[in-house]
Amino acid sequence: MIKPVTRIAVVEDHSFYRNGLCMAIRRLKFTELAFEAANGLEFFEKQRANPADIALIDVMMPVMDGYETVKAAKNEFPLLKFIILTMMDEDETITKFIQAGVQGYLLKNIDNKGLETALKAVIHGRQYFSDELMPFFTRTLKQEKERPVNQVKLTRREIEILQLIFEGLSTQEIADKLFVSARTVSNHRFNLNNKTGAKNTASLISYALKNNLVR
Amino acid sequence: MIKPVTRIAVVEDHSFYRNGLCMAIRRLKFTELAFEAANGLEFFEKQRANPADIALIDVMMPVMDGYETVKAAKNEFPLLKFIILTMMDEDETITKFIQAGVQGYLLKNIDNKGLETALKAVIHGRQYFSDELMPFFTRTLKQEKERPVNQVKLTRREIEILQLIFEGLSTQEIADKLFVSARTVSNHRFNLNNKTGAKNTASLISYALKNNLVR
DNA sequence: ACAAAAATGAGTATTTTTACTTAATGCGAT
DNA sequence: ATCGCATTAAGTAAAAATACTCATTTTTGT
Repeated sequence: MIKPVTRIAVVEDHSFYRNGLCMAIRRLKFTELAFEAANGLEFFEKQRANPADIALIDVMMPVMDGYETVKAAKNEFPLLKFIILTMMDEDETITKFIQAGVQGYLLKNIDNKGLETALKAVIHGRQYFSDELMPFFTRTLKQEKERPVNQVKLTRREIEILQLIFEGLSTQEIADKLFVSARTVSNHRFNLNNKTGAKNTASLISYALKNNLVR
Repeated sequence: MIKPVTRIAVVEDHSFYRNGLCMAIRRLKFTELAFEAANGLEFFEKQRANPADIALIDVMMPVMDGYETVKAAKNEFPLLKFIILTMMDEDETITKFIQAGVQGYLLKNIDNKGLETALKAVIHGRQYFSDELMPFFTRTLKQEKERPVNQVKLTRREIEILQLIFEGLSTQEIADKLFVSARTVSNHRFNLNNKTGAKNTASLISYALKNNLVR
């Protein structure tokens, strides 16, 4: 009986890290190294010539970064599976990659054992995510839930005033700028706080930022 | 005549990167690998037992990071030379390391050739810095001059309070949360506005966002 | 251990924001 | 033409923020 061997591609720009990773893959019994690439473009060339089953891909790379690579590769190689390597710095990118349908997300400080576990999981059709990433998941999911609760509609004038508040103008300064009385602006502010549930300038601005009402 | 061989220590927490780096050093004719360590503490143990001539040290490590390690090691091993490995993210840290008297500063994306050049330079008593770091040097030096004007440094407590302001808490609420008097918080706020040039909560928050002090 | 920086807190005064209610005017849609 | 919403505006008050100065205690960095 022939033992099935999974072909792995390593896409990583740091040559020493890439070498170490390749070495580890060569040592594993159930995998073989399909090829290595220093960026997304190189990956595409080599994947066309000599396809891998799983691609280990670094997030940050020059020329063509991890996300671009995954998105493009998903089209051209629908059966290819992806394991992302990250430095943990990047925060909301996790969501992007998950939405892009990657099978794994690893921190770059994993060792041989961790890599083996992750590869086995993905080979068996499961997903694998580093434990350290859990806080990020829960944080992101919490934010998702909180959003649809409020979602009020602000008028054009209110948004205009909101923008000026964000820019640091006081009620009086806004009034002068818009040629209306300070009382008017004051009322708009009251209504803004009312609608958004904010109870002071800071929370109003936080709301505005979360909902992309100002920039 | 005996050929002199320089003993290199590799201090790096990412095991794959560490392995790749060690492999490269083993391959060089004029060096040998003294030992490898995953963090500063491990480095000290092994350096005492089996001293190296040059230490390749990662900036970001758990337990004891690059800077702490270099500072402590300078005392205990005055003849030891240091080459720092960085991801380029960290900006003003460069200054710290240079002031600490390191002999080299490399980007982690260097290859075998670059490593060889750097090691040879340091072995011959010179310093070596990746070309890509030049913009950082010039920028940093420029900022040194500009800093006293604006560009202020906020204390930990100030940033903590800034974060809570951003989250919409009032002075009193912050005081309650931090178990200090409202007067204290009020003073921190005054100092925050003072340092940042903000004249109200809104402009303070704008400043904080522009400078990534809150999220 | 020592100096420097940070954190804490009070005094005092002024300005701004927040929290409502009421209401006139204008403008667009049915 | 009129209903509804947006915009404008004023009244009244309380709460909070801002603008300093000065002093004491802790925490640091070396």
